[in-house]
Amino acid sequence: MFRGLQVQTEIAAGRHLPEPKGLGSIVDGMAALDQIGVIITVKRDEPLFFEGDAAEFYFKVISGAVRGCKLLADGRRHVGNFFLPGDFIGLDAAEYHAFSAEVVADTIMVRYARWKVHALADQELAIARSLVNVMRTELCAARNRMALLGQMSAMERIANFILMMADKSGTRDISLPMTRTDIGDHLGLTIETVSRVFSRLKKDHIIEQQSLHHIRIADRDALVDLADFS
Amino acid sequence: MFRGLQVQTEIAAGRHLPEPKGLGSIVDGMAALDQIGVIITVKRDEPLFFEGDAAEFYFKVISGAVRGCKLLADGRRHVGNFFLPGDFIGLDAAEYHAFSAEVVADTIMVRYARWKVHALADQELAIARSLVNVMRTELCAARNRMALLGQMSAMERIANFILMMADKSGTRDISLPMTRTDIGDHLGLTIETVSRVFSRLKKDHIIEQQSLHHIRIADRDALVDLADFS
DNA sequence: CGCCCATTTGAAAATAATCAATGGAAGTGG
DNA sequence: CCACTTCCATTGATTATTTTCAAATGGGCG
Repeated sequence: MFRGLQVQTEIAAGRHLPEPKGLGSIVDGMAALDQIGVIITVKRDEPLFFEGDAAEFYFKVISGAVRGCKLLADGRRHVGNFFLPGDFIGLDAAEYHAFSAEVVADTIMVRYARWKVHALADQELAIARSLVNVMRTELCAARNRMALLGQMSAMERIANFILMMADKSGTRDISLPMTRTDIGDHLGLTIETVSRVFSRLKKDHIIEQQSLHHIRIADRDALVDLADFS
Repeated sequence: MFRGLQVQTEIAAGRHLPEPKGLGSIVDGMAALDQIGVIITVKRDEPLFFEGDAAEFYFKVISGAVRGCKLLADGRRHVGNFFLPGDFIGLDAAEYHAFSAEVVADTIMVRYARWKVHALADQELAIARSLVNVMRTELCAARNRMALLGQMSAMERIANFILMMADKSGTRDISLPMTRTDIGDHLGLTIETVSRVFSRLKKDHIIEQQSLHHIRIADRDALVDLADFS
């Protein structure tokens, strides 16, 4: 069943795309996909789909942010991914979604019917290859995050997280649309630990905090030192 | 460069496959792949390839075990996967391998030249689909392991690990060819913690230990309780 | 302006890591 | 074949990091 998306707005796709910067660069040769996508907008905290739902659609984020969550039996939550502009959602799903997806901040997306994507991929080798490449990239990111979760201290995890967000945004001014709880559930830390580490980084003048959801990297070298990643 | 594999033995593939039980069931429609594979045997602790190596080959484990490792700058190690009979190695690689692979115990594998696999996949839709499905499965497993590494206690991690190994082996007698260090680096725990948890499980009669690398699940229900996974 | 909720900060507790020593199995060489 | 060496695993004591519990602060939104 396709629950969620109750408040979304659908707009015919292909025309009037808000011209998101750098979108095409992330996945080349995907222009044909635009023809079969529908633009939707989803409000903060709305679910896109739930773990175990039949996977009917794929999504691509244009603006905003989405979190991919898994719940443990006793209620603990793990945020596997933050999907940011340019990211695809759900490509790894077989028949059912392996995680639930919720919108972190008001988000504009393209929604693709699965069967249309598959038909297109069967027809055009370039599309199929691009999709495989997106999966490859995700797998690679997943492996890095496993090493982070398995081996790194709280400070190292957050330093890496900030650097990763900076890479995605392309500037040293970073928007963090998600809550501290989201970040904690993503990095395997409690909200308090996340807060303490951020405070420490501010005290050491490694980051500056403009507002709750907007920080700036003041000393990138120091941050890279803290991040340690090979 | 293709380092490693110094001690391997190559045997013409396709014929005389040791008929590994249940292999075909893992990936269907892959029979055509056998035609382009070469059987190799690799000894304990030999490297298959290193992180950053050009990805020239894919591998499929027939018997034995391989570990996929990532190294952090300061030498800490993370074992992302144990590849067991039936598992493919390196499918997620783009141009270069994202992790290094070392043989845990004497292992028989099939080695496929990348370009041959790609050519075959471009030609036969069924092959391409199978490869994508293998990647999907891996991505799904990676997400589960992230949740494990991010949220679970030492006991929960090891309970899940044992159950996962039991699922793969299909019996409640489980062979653990890897060392405690390998298990620790896989689960984000130290060797001492791994050892203590195993001892605890033995004391509580949840597992029995035949030998260092061979355990048996005595009380599966208790183990599932401890594992908690949703 | 004031309430509410997320965040921050502090103190205590718990889990796992580290340090250290012992035990035991596998492999080597005489 | 046995003794010796080496590596790996186990166990114990201590330490450190992070979590948990608790309270206060502050920003955003009605």
